[in-house]
Amino acid sequence: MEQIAHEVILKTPSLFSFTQMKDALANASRECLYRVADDRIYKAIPAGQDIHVVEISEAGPAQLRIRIFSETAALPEPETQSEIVRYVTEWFDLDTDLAPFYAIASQDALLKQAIDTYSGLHLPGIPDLFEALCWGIIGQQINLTYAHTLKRRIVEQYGRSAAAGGELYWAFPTPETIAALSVPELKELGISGRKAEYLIDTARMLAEGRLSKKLLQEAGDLKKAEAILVSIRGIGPWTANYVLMRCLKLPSAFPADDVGLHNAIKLLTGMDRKPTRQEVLKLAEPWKGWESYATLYLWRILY
DNA sequence: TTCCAGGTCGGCG
DNA sequence: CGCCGACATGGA
Repeated sequence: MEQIAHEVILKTPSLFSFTQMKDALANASRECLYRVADDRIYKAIPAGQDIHVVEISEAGPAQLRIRIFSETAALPEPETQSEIVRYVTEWFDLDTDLAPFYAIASQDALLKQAIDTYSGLHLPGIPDLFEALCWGIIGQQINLTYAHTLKRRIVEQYGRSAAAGGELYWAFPTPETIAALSVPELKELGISGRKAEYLIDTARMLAEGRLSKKLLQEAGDLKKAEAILVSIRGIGPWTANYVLMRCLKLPSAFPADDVGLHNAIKLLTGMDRKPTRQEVLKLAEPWKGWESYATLYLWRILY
């Protein structure tokens, strides 16, 4: 990476570990929307009219460095810069103070070990609502490896890319692009017919402005935002809560039906079967207000 | 071969 | 309501 257009330093919160974030991100080795190399993370971020490749690294104590690369050496507009900063802030979850969660988790049999092992891990966000919805829909009922394969095919077929340092970086397709597709076109990638319908319908809702991140933010609370999402065909309670967790950053969002969560509970409790829904809700009672972080740490144990 | 994957829908009792 | 088959594909 030669050409450095601009550099921005962000302050990280007190209980934050760049290494934990990097390791968690690096764990999804089949991920196509960012790349982890050495102690740096690279990603193409849409901002303004363009896709900007950024490099994220640790700048010093409690500091994150963002390097914004440009093919033209021109500095990105201030508005574009702040858009990128906002994106990275959500992606690395820099606005959350984990202290209250750790206070709860240190007293919790299931979480105690995890918060110690992964101390400083924040919830990696998916700032783009369309990407978060699609990733949720794609991941329904198939294994994570295959979900990554399908996402890669969609991204490389219909996404946008930018080159930097001899590498190509991809950003997720726009709702407008997917809204214009037909079901057979998505089926060609290995996506089921029904999921193809869900993806195209969701893309249309976003493209036509019938659904937006703002609409969900202004819903007022978790239950209302969840109700909006669940009313959409293809989005059930799991996907709704997954999206509210990863994109809206609602700490009490809780994908209680998640099979990975169930497997983690089974593993940690030594049960010879997966927990029932009632058992999951019972175990989650002490997590109130921090269910999404509890889920994150339990997932981290598995993956 | 069978079963399970970071589920959801639509039909049926 | 709750239950059940269908959905697409791949890894164990």
